[in-house]
Amino acid sequence: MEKHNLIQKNLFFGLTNFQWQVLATTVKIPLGETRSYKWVAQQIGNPKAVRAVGQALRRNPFPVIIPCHRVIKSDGSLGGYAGGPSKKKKELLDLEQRIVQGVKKFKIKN
DNA sequence: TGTCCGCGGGTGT
DNA sequence: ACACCCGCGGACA
Repeated sequence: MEKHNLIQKNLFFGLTNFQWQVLATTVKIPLGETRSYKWVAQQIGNPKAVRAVGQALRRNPFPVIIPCHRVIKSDGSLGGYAGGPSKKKKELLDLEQRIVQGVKKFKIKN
């Protein structure tokens, strides 16, 4: 896309409004939890745009910062993962589970 | 399980 | 304007 078009369409970091909505929703998913593509679509008020959500996450320009691996299918299976084989996606989710357990275990009383 | 179809947004032409 | 691609969802067998 041309530079002047980016300016005209108000694209921040070259991302569309829709993509920002998806990323902004995804980044709020708590550590150790998951949500479905459908859930994300509903959050941004576009419940039928589930496939578009997947496309947006696939092109997530901020890996690690935006936890796209926490978004899975509504039937509980993993769905795709752009950061490598979907095995990696599961490993990340397992890791986060253990982190949460660790945080609970060693929580400091205040 | 597997298959099939509808779906909305992004991209290229 | 058009065609095509998708990290999906739901229905049905």
